[in-house]
Amino acid sequence: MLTKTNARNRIMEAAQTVFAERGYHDAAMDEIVRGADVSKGGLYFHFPSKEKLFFAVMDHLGARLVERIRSAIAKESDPVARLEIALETVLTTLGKRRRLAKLLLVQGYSMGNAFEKKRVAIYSQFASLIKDNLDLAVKDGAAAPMNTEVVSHLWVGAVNETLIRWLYTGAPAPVAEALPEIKRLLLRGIGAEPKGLEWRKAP
Amino acid sequence: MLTKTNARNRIMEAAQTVFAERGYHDAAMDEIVRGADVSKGGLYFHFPSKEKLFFAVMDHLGARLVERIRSAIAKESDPVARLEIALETVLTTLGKRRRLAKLLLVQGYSMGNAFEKKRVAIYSQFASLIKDNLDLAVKDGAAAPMNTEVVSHLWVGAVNETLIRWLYTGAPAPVAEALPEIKRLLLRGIGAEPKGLEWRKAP
DNA sequence: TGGCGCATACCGACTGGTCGGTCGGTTATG
DNA sequence: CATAACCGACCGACCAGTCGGTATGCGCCA
Repeated sequence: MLTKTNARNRIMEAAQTVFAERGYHDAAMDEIVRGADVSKGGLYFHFPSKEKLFFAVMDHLGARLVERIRSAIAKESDPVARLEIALETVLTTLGKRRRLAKLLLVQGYSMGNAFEKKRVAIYSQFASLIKDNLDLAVKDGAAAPMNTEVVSHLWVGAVNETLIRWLYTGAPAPVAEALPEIKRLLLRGIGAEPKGLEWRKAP
Repeated sequence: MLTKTNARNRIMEAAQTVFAERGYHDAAMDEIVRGADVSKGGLYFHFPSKEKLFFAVMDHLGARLVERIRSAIAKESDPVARLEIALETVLTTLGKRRRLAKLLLVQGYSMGNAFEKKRVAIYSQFASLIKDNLDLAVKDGAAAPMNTEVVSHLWVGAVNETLIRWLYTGAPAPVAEALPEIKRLLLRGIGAEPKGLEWRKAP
């Protein structure tokens, strides 16, 4: 069972690269075949269709990122601190890996309407991770009461847009440079005043 | 010059529909041809390529939405009020037109990497509209000092994600239901305390 | 031990269908 | 009668997926 594993992995890796560079539609199976050093038949032995292969790659990478976040926030118990760490982890991790970021955030759309479900599934993972900690923060009285369902998606959207802007324009470089501002907006937004922000002019 | 205009418009309209439903890639020129009741040659007389046609549609719709926002906020002079109105306008306008929303927010990506520039161009318009008013709010002392460049994109991202979630899952229904929460997060986030939010537990 | 059967893993030429774009021609208009 | 506007059959490139094959290894029985 060594050969099998090797070929599968080679395929996944090559697929990752090609999908990230070209996007789902413009990625040709033949190119993945070349990159993985397998035959067309070999590839189709392991994955029944282009779509399934793409989903396998997305699931794999999505799960890895979620796992990374989970283990990063596990060190903290304060929900607000956890939220900060989650933001940091996403920004720095994806900020270091353009290819991965592009694949995860953008390239799937070119699949067409079949992508909807997968997109929802992946983004929900991140949103609910945020939501859980927002709920805790609210319960603790560390954050204002709010609709955490909606707010968690606002957080995800804010980070998402920051990363996409960076992917497309290169600014801010590095992306993580935007972190303080992101934290400020989002934390203050939920009523969890970050320290050292007494700015309002005296009357 | 009446026929020309008519055909052009029919093409643009049909293209809008087809692109919105199928996405850039899965939209077939022949289908647009059918929908516009022109011939293939007629279409290519007015638009030199699929890409150009798509961009024309995007530009048209993007400009219309921007215009709508501009005229909506023109009635107000207070920058914070303007920001609120901008949020409202986008949410309610796109919330009423799934098709338009899908086209503007999602369907372009299937074009592949050529879409990057257009996406940047369109989103920048919205971001800079926000940015201008954030700058004013800061100058007025109505908002905390901040990197308005970054923050404006966070705003855009938050709204964007809310709309995409709605497009893909149907929640919240209607989208505009999320407005109060969005305003609360974003306004409080920039230090422009909305009224009636004294929530923090007394010590 | 060696030969047989069978499954897993892999190969790559080929096919079937799609679709953007073209081009030689026709009609309307001023 | 010149030019703009329009027609639609056709072309060629592309590509996911197929299919008839080969190679390898493993269990099993004589």
